[in-house]
Amino acid sequence: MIRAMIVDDDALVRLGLADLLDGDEAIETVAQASDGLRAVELATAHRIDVALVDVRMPRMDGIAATARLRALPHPPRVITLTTFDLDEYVYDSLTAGADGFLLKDTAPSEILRAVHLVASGSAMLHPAAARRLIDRYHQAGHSRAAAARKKLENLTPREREVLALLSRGETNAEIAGHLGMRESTVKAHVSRILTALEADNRVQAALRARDAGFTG
Amino acid sequence: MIRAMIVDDDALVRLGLADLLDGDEAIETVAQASDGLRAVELATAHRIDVALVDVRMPRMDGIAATARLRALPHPPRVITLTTFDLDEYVYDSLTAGADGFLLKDTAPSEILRAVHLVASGSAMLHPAAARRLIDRYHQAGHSRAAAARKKLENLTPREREVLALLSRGETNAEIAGHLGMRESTVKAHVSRILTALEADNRVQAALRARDAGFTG
DNA sequence: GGCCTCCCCCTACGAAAGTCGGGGGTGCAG
DNA sequence: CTGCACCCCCGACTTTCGTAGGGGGAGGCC
Repeated sequence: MIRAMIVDDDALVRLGLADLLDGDEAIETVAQASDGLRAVELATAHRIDVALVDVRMPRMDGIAATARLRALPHPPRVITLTTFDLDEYVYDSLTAGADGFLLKDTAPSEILRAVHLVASGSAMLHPAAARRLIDRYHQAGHSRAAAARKKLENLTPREREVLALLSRGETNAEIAGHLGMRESTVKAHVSRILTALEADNRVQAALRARDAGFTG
Repeated sequence: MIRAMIVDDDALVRLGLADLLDGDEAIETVAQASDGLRAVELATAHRIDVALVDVRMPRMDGIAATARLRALPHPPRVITLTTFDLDEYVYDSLTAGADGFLLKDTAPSEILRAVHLVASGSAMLHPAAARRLIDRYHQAGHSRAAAARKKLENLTPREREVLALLSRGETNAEIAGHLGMRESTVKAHVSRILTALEADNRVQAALRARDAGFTG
């Protein structure tokens, strides 16, 4: 049984959604709120699995509400709903921690499907939102990533440890302290790392490491 | 009219997909290929709007085929299809330039919908793929971005120029050359940048700048 | 054993980076 | 016009980086 909460300032929308959700045997609407603040209160009191949250609301909008909901001890999954303004809200919504992003013109059956999917750990994006996210993915420089990853492969374990700290902006002396070696040794490691990554200096090495998604 | 191409090494799957697509009045199957190499040939000869591409194929797999197709003069949109191995292929597929990523167990109606959506410039992701992409989005450090951006606001124009080059891994001497100033001046700028960004050294400054999406 | 290879650690020295203090220009409020 | 607040620029000094070169240990292979 999926415990759902509906958050929307429009009473009619709430009614419609509640009707829709309760038509599904596996979903139970356990709470409704007309603004974000109330939603957070309700979520702390009841156990909520999935929250359907409108973006535009008084007092606290859906973005802020999503962030607050996701910060709770047992955070509910969140699907944000909006009428039109896709461009503005997709990234904010995802950054806040939403697992779904739909437009209100989405077919009722799709909304039900989204609730189920999100409850089970998947995600559901409106096609236009998916488009934006993919564009962002390309922007973030993943062409370089693949090339950089290969170079990271043939680093020794010790060199990886050094690179991990280096790519967090630590100095050689700090790295030496953390890894229990002399600074001069760190320098030698860094020097080999630079050769391996074809970087001219530590700044480029740090950037390459990050591009490759290297965390340590 | 959407001109579609089907690429799959399994003749039965091709037959099924062709049947499905031709059931839609707005879609026309103009080409079929059993491997990536042949698909690229066909795409250069015919104008293709949307290609449905299987991932696992002999001679040239779907990933490579996608990259080649997207590199053509009038690249078709690409939807990649796979049976199971989601984890492996999502990122590779998107990096290659796919606009859609579906599993073969997807409902036929969903596949048709995907073709329409992708043809019109949107994207279609399998829920599990959407999940992965969203996770990646969070990984990429968008929480820190907001905080860093504020600090970038109160940099002077000249400092921004210096930071732009600095965050590409250039040395002070190189920056001085590009901006027509003495190295000592660059150092002074960098020093103020470090203070403004609350960074201890240039590596951290470069990373902060990148986190904030600062390009110059 | 002897040999080769790889990894880790180190010293020493020239080359960068970063700090400090200051000159000179502009614009604006008192 | 004087003082103040920026901004851009610079040279001298200290600290940190990066390279070159070498010692020593662990494991594979004859």
